[in-house]
Amino acid sequence: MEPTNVRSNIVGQIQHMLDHTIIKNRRFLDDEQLIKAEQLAVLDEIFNANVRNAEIHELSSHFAPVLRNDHPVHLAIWGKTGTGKTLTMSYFLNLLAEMCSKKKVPMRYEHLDLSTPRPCFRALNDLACLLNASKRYKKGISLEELMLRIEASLTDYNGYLVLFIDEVDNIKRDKDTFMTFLVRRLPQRIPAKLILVFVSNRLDWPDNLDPRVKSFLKLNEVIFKPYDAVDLQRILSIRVEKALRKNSIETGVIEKVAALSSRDHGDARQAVALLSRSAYLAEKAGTKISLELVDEASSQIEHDKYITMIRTAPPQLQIVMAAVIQTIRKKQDSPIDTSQAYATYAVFCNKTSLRPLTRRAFTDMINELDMYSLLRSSVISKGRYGRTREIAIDLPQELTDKIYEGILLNFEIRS
DNA sequence: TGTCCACAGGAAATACGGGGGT
DNA sequence: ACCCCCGTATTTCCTGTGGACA
Repeated sequence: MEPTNVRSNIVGQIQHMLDHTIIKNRRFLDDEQLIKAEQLAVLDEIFNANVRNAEIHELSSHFAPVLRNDHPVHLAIWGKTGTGKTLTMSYFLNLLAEMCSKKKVPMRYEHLDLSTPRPCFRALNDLACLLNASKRYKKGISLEELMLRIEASLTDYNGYLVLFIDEVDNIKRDKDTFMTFLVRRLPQRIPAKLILVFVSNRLDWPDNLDPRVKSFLKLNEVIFKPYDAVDLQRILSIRVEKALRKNSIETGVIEKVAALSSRDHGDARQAVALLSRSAYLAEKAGTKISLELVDEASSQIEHDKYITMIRTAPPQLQIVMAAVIQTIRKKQDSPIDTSQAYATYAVFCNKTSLRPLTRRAFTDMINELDMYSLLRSSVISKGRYGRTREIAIDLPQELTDKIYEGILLNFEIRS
């Protein structure tokens, strides 16, 4: 091909892409990429659209005493992931801080983010870092020392101090030590008026707490319900406006994304992810975002979920899954029972130099896979020929193949 | 109706492993 | 560096069970 032809070809292609581009600003489809100011701007719009009104109202009335120089009790916030607990709270605290500074009420808040599990020591250390009380330690410093440093850094401050403890249930060990410190010890040792805000996604969170702490802890509760379709529509519209070109979506797409998302999780982040994937597909195809593309994107996301689930699962689980798939294939897609699956599993273990687990443990893993809906199993009785678990897979063939190949690759097994 | 298959799945024992205390 | 402790994973042991078959 002539060089000039190549050039004009490429130019043409790029022009075509530009003409048909769907995404105006990709960053608004992914929260991770937004800088703080942009996040706040998006939040402003979201809350202006009356989403989370009820919750914000509750928060306001809870914190109102601060502006009257009164001391509100602590606060617990419950809600599933993606219901905007963290966002709403940060947004609210920001506002509150502004109001306080206008009214000359000394107020300070810190956001302790425990989004990944960590022991008490790490949590205290993180808190100390937030308060500039200490640097990050791996070890070599006692809990007591950390607590003293935290207290020391706060001796001069006597305004309001809001500690926003995100995802409390991620404290793995010595939760009680941590809680006792925050709830009983800290308030007595520092002059500041302490208000603790705990966020958790489990309703039963305080139940396995030291009863002494529990009785001492006076809590107000706010519950975040999952977003409904209407909320999601508002949230999505804002994203669409910021991220996509005009006329790049067909009517009903937002409604569909919202409906799908509210039906199975009510998680705003996942809803935006679905929108984002649809936009990506549309751009690749050079069309508008259509209802069909949303379906396509939805099933892709679903597939990805299964794939990553099995990828990140413990090795034994993966082997079990592979064994089940292979056994079913051998039997021409007819359901199989535990013993057949276990036999293949044992063979697989030999190939990978993993020690095979007992049948007892094996059935537990089958159950687990069932829970993840990677397979379906149910107990059946064959009368005089005993009882067993009937195992079948009802995922799309193509997905099963992908999972199978993935696992083999992971263990470098040649089929 | 009773028997008995072949496994399910509960409970308790035991092995394992990572982290804190000394 | 060493040991101990504790939570979790796995094993061991065991009882239970739906229904085909005689």
